[in-house]
Amino acid sequence: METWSTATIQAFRHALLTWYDQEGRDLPWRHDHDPYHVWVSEIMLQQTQVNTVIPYYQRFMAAFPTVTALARASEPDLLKAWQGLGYYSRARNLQRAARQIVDDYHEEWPRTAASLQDLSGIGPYTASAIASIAFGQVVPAVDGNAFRVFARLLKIDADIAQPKTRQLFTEIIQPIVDPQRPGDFNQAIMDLGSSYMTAQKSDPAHSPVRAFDASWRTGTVDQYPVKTKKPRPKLVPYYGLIIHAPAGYLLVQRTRQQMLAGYWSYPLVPQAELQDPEATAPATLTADLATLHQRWAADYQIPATFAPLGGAPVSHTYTHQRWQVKLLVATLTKTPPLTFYPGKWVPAAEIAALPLPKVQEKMMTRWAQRQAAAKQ
DNA sequence: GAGGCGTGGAG
DNA sequence: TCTCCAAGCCT
Repeated sequence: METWSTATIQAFRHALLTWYDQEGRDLPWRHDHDPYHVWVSEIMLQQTQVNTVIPYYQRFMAAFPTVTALARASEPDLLKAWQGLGYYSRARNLQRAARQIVDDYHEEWPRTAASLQDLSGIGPYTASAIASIAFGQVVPAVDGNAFRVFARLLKIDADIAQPKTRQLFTEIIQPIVDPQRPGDFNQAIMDLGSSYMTAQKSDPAHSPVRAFDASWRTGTVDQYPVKTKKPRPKLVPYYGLIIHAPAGYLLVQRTRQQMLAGYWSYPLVPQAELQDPEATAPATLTADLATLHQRWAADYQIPATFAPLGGAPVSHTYTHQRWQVKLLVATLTKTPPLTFYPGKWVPAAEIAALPLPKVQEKMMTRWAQRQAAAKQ
C-alpha cells in the first residue's frame, strides 16, 4: 500500500473539501448540525441508500420532531414510521437510545465517539459520524464508503469483510482527517464514495482526487476493496394462512424473538414443521393440509379447512433467507374467539393501518389479485 | 468472529 | 430471475 507525506495529506484535504464545497449534496439532514438530526439520519442510512431514506427522514421528523417526542412515541406509531425501511431493530434501538438521552443524560448529548457508543444502536461508525459532524471531534467515520475510497486511494489489501480490518483503516485514516473540518471531511468521503468512487461503474478518471488515487494510476481499481463474499440466502418454505371470518382477517403480531418483530402478518407456518419441505407433489400438500387442519383446530380452537390458493409461492428474499410462501385460504362462517392465540381479527379496511412487513404486502396483493380474477 | 437482520435499485 | 450492492449493529 501507499503512504502519504504531510504535504500530500494537506493537498488531498484541500482537493477533497474544495470539491465538497462546490459539489456536495444538499440533503435534508445537512441543513444544520443538530445531533438529533444527524443521529436519526445516520441510523436510517445504515445499509440503506440516500434516495430511499429522504422521504422516511422527512416523515419521521414531522412525526417525532425532538428526541423527547421520539422517547414518548407509541410502539405502533414508531414501527409504522419505519415500515418498509428494513432492519427494524434500528427503530427499536433508536427509541431506546432516545429514552437513554432523556432519562439518563437529561437531554445532554455525549459529545465524543467513545461515549456515544454507549447508546443503543450506535456502533463505531455512527458514533464517529455524529461526533465529527455534530460536535467537531477529529475522528474518521469508517463506513463502507471510507473502506472503499481509501482501499483504492492507498491500495490497501486488507479484507474489509473481516471485523478486525476496521481498526487498521481507522488508524490509516485518522491522520488524514482535516482537523479544521472533520465532519465535512467525513461527509465528503461519503459523497465521493457514492459518485466517482462507487462499488460498481465507478469513474475514477474524473474524480476530484484522481491525482491521489494509486489504484487508478496503476489500473487496478477493480481489485479494491478486497472483500470476501457472504453465503447465499437459505431457502425457507412456509404456509401463509389466509383465514377470513365475518369479523375480518386473522393477523398475528410477530414476537420479540422473531425477525420482523412487532409487525403483523397472516399466520405463517414453517413447512418444515409439517411434511418434507422439498416435496411439491400434490399428495404431500394434501397430507400437510390434513395435519394443518388438525393442529389448527386443536391448538388454536379454530375449525379451519384450508384450500391451496394455487399459483407460484409468494417469494421474498432477505439477506440470509429466501422465503417461499404457499398461500392457503380458509373461509369461516362464524368468527371464533381467539382465546389462546396471539392474534386478532382485523376488518379488511383496517389492515393497512397496522405496521406490515413487505412479505405481508406481497401476500395481500396475491390474494387481492385472485379475488379480482374470480369475479370475472 | 461469524451470522442474523429488510428492502429497493442497478445491471 | 438472479446477483450484487447500499452511510452497520448486535449477539
